[in-house]
Amino acid sequence: MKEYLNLQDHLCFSIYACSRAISRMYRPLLNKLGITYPQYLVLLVLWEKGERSIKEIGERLDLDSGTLTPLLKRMEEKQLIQRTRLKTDERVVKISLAPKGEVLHEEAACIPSALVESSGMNIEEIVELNEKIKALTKRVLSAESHNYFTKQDDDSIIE
Amino acid sequence: MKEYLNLQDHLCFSIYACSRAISRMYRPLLNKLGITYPQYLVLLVLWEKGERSIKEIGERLDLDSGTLTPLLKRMEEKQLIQRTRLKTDERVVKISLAPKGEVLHEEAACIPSALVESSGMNIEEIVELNEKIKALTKRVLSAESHNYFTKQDDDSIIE
DNA sequence: GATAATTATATTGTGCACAATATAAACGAT
DNA sequence: ATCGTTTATATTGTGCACAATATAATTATC
Repeated sequence: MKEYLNLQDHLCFSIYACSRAISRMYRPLLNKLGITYPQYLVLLVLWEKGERSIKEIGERLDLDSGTLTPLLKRMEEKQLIQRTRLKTDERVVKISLAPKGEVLHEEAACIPSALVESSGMNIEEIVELNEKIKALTKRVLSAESHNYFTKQDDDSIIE
Repeated sequence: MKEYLNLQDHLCFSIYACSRAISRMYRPLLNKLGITYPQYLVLLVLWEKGERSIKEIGERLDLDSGTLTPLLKRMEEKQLIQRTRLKTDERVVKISLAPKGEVLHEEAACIPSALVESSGMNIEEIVELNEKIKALTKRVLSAESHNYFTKQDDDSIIE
């Protein structure tokens, strides 16, 4: 078992660097549409099904309200979405696609292929890598909730 | 070729979500050491070789000065590193490990194993995944510099 | 049906990321 | 030596992420 790992041997760093690289590759494409990468993800969720609560969007993207609330307000200012508080439960804010947000669906259709092309991988390889990363994420998230290594004096300070 | 991809089929999202999940899993461990994940990465670089210029750190982590300058100042305030402007070339700021930063090397030794454990993968699988992701990053970065899809009206506005 | 507990969103504050720009030092060619 | 170019860092401004907390509405319990 190696003690002193090189930076490049750290899986955490590879994934962190890869995520930023993809985001940077997408940026010029998304700039043309006037949106950022997290905003694009929100649109992906809304394109699946035109209406979602903020909570549902957060669960889907694993983002909390501190991130989503201002992001969605910026998207409303750009008239991509509408924010409406539910009459039946006034705690819930319903996010729905505005016409401009619908239109972007067509214009953004080419975006996923940008990664496919530049990845130099075929669809089978991409699907396989995707499955591996999703499995890793799932395990990491459950390890996080177990708080494996931090039973002693971390979160438990609160008590 | 599928037109309408589900969010979970997007490799970009899987990697983005995985990166944040790992960062969140590390957070309680890093909190104990009083550092953040990007600060941990800077320390990994310095632990390899005690001294680096900001430029070298930036090249290693693929982060620019707008990110590193304030981050390194926070690390200096915490007495983890020292910042010294070179006498021989006063443009260059040399970053070196302070005693507190050296000490953390021991305390942080368990961190990489946290991901290994929670990943549920063996070393061979991790190395293989790591290589695939590094290869993807490399290709994405070179695609980005070619500006594949954006020859017309994006960056070329500058001209 | 008042009160406690839960739920959904919002707010605040800190720390990245990164584009765009500024500044200042070093270097190169004349 | 001087001027233009390059190089290294810093600054500014915007937009995430996320912890911690607040607020307000709903639901559950008695």
